[in-house]
Amino acid sequence: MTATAPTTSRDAILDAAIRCFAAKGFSATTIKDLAAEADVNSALLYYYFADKETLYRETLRHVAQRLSDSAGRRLDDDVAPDEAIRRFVEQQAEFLIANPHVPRLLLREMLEHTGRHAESAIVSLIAGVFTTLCDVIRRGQAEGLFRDDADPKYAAISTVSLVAYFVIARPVVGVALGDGLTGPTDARTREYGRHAAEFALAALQRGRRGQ
Amino acid sequence: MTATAPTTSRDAILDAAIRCFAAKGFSATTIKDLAAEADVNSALLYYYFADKETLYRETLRHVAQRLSDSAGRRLDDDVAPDEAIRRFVEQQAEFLIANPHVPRLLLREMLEHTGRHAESAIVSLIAGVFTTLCDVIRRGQAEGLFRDDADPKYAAISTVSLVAYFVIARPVVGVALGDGLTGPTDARTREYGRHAAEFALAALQRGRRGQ
DNA sequence: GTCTATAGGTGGATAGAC
DNA sequence: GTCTATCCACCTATAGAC
Repeated sequence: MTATAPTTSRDAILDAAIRCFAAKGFSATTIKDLAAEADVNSALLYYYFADKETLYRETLRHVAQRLSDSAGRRLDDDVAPDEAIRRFVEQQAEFLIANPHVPRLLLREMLEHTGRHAESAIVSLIAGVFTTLCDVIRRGQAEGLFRDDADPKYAAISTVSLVAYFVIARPVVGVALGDGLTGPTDARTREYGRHAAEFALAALQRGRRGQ
Repeated sequence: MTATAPTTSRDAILDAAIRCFAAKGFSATTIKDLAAEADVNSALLYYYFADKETLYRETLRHVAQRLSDSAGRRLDDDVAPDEAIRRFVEQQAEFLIANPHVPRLLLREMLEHTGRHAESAIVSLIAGVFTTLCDVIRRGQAEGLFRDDADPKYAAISTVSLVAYFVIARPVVGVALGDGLTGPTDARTREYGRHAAEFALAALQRGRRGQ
């Protein structure tokens, strides 16, 4: 979600770049697409950015910043591990609803990773989220709250995957849920977020109440 | 995995197309890339396929066939629901190890789905897997084996997501597990598959044995 | 900072010989 | 069926006026 209308041309370009690169990918997006979307002259892009590649990287950095700001706030409170997990999963859903272009952009970057542009900073950033989540799970195991027969790293990946896949596979999920090819509504994503939090906790917790 | 060396030029082209489109996507892959990868003359592609777009769709159909062959065999045995879930998740991992290009290709197609080529047959195919899985979960609930406070559809999505995300986010997962940017090894993917099966079952089952 | 014009390169696609 | 040669459109990037 672009909170405010961009003030400078540079911001307008970066903003357009998020939308275009997320929607069409790097190669399918032309300089003229970007200029039109940002409503500026196409030569102006070369005034602000060295070339298309540089603009792309700049866009990624921009988005990564937003992501890490949001992720950082999530887990470092010292709430109980189970509550921390619940919050993490639900806020994951909220973030992805509020920033619909981000998952597409990051996903494209991951797919491209074998190729040219390989912004490993992004990858490390996301991997960092896992580490934090891992620690929460370990804490839960130490406190006897979570079962300890699961590898905390694998459990962390599984926990993140629930919501991540939901937004990644939008069209498929939309069809599966009867919302059509355009994908699930925000309300449904939120509802799924709550389900996912419970699903993760049920998997993690040691001998729960019978349903 | 390409089982045998392709005999005809047409097969060689289709085979190269799977690799190239999976690695670089539709627009970044050039006709000359494809010809080089298939080791044929670039004009020959237009003898076998009307244009690049057609070749792309043909490639998708080809891959979808493989996928549906494999998916179809999985769930229609009448084993117990918990065993069916376990098998499904583990075979999901095996399929993705054996066909490393398939997830990338399908994922790209989903990303592109808002755009031009929209091969909704693929989407329906995958959505069909959900339906089958849903039925298994419903059966488990009816038999009192699974908790019935979870929506079967959401539970099916969550179950699929565990392994799907793992292969989608290869570089991130690789870094998180200490295997580096090239992603997890096959052995680790298999190990994760076993973890994921247990994770899903733990989430689904009603009041399990304490750890 | 913004615009016009254009150079230079590449990619998709075809014609036509063999 | 396969290859050579080539056309045309379009895309990135720059030069230079304002």
